[in-house]
Amino acid sequence: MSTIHDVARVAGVGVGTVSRHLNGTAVRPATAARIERAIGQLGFVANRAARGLARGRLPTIAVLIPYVTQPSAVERVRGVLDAARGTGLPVSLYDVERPEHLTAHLHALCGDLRPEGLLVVSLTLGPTQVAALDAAEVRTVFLDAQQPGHANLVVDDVAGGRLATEHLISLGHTRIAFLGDREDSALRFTSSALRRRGYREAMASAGLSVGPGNESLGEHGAEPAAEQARALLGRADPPSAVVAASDTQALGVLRAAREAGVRVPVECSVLGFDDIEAAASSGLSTVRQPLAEMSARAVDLLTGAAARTGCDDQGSTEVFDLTVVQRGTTGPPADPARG
Amino acid sequence: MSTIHDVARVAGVGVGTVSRHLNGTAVRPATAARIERAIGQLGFVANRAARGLARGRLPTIAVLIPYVTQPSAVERVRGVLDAARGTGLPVSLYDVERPEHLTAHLHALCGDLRPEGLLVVSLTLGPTQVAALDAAEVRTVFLDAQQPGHANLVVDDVAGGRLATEHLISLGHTRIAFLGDREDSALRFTSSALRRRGYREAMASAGLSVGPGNESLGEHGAEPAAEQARALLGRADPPSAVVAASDTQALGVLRAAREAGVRVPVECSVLGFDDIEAAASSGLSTVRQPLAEMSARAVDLLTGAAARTGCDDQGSTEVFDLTVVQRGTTGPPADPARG
DNA sequence: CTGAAAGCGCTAACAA
DNA sequence: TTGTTAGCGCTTTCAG
Repeated sequence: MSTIHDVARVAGVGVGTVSRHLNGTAVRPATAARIERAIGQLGFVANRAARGLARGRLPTIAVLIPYVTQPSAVERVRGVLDAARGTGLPVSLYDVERPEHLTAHLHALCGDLRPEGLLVVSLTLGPTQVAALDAAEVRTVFLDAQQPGHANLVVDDVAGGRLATEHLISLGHTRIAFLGDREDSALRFTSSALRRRGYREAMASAGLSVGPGNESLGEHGAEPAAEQARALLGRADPPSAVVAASDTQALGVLRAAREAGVRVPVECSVLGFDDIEAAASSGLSTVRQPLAEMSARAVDLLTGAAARTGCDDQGSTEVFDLTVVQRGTTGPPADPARG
Repeated sequence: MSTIHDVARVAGVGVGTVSRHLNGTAVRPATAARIERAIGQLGFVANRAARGLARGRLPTIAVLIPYVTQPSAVERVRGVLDAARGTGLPVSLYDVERPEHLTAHLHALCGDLRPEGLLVVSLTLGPTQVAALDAAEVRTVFLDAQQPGHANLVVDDVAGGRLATEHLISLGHTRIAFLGDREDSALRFTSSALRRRGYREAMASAGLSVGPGNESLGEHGAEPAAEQARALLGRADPPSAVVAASDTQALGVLRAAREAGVRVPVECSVLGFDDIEAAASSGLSTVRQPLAEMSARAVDLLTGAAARTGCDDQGSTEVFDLTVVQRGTTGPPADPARG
């Protein structure tokens, strides 16, 4: 392994100059050429770890993400992994399963484990936490989360909830239920709540009522959702369609329907959210969110041109499109008259 | 942030002594006490990144794993994450989706991205690759893979295949099919092939025949497995039970059976492998492999006592138990006479 | 634009 | 045992 010193010696320049050239700082063309020649000759490859120590950052893209085993999280991580492959930076995972994990991770990420770039996924940080990140000058991108003054990559969940509901309404449904997450989670998620708001808006616009029995909130997961669905479907006046706050939950609804002998979509339509891999293979209709694309964009922001020029922009928000993907679990109600 | 120098100054000792104390090297009790006091007083926390540079290793547990989005891989990663939380070392993912990724990752891991510990999962490395790892002195543990001369954590897949098949045989089945992975994969996996061998052994021991029509190999995944299952179930003489090489595939079989109107387990039993989370929530019977436990043990090996004493042992193999978890998808054949 | 030198915070000889 | 002194390989002043 040759070092920057070897290159400097062979090229007949100082190490500083080599370093500058490597980092894109202006260097006279002739000098640059000599350095390049030396680099090629030696097969030199800069040591990312050393560069890191000197700059006080670990050569890694850190991903701070809650419940990393959830399908949508897995897909986000996969997207990051795919995009990061080209950057030469490994990806490290900081999973958050409980509030204290967040605190601990953030502490490390602002301290001796300061990463080259940090991707905060689906997490709302407190003002002090954001301040700590800023103070430590950690380049951060928020994915599926809003943090004023920073780069945000989001979808419009309220619009998504509306979109989902309107789709069902346009199919002729009127008895539409919403099944989502409990909204008192310690880790402040927002997507389910926002999607529910969109659902309500769409229902209201269509003049449809939303009784408390139309909304079912529970623990996130397929099993809890199946449980909720059983209650919903077992009612005297069951919904003819249910929009779930996530594909995972929709899959749970599907299972409950199957077990209860409720035919989908004939007797009950089911619409999911996110479009995870399992949705496609299960033929689940869903509101698609470009998970991979968003992750790729995040990596881009963390390592790309914006990062190089060091333009500590005053925050930006990119909103990605949501689209209804109609597969086999949505259709017109069996009894249009009743909806 | 105070440094080791501050501690040395306050404690009135040399930095070397502080470093030694921090690393567990013998230090006179009195000295140790003074250092401890200084540490407490300053709120000193060692900088893992700097320690890394000095020792030539990044403060991270690297996980080299193929198809990280597969459910069993996700669970292995989750296990590593859980176990690593206590070590203060972040976990970085090196996903392998194609042979060239393996080469590239290994190159980095032996070079400037040399990690504190490396966990190679479900991957068989070539002799030169192992040699490179050894030369770079990367502490490595092989999980679900065998590498002579290193620490190996495995299950006996052949025995597992036998166990699965025997379970079905004991239930009264005779027409048992095996559904697994194609065995020409570029990334040399072995579990499906080994499980198939166990299946064959059990069938032979029971005097049952294994025609080519009894074994179906295909691309890994639920969808391909469903496709294979459709063929199997559509035959004139369909199997009364199928053992799948993984839960993912078993889930595909279940879907195919459902779509074909084949009742499980009455008309066809289905037995999976691994016991991923989805298996439990789907009521899938399976051969359980302690995924989380194995991951935890791996982290232990990488960071625990063995690592500290630097005992570069001459290799060891820990074999974990496989157990049949009977849930709702296995039962006696409808027609015991025919099996 | 460039060279020399001083670190980043820690580990690891080495001599005492 | 302990202090001192070199680095690990790169970045970044600071002069020039």
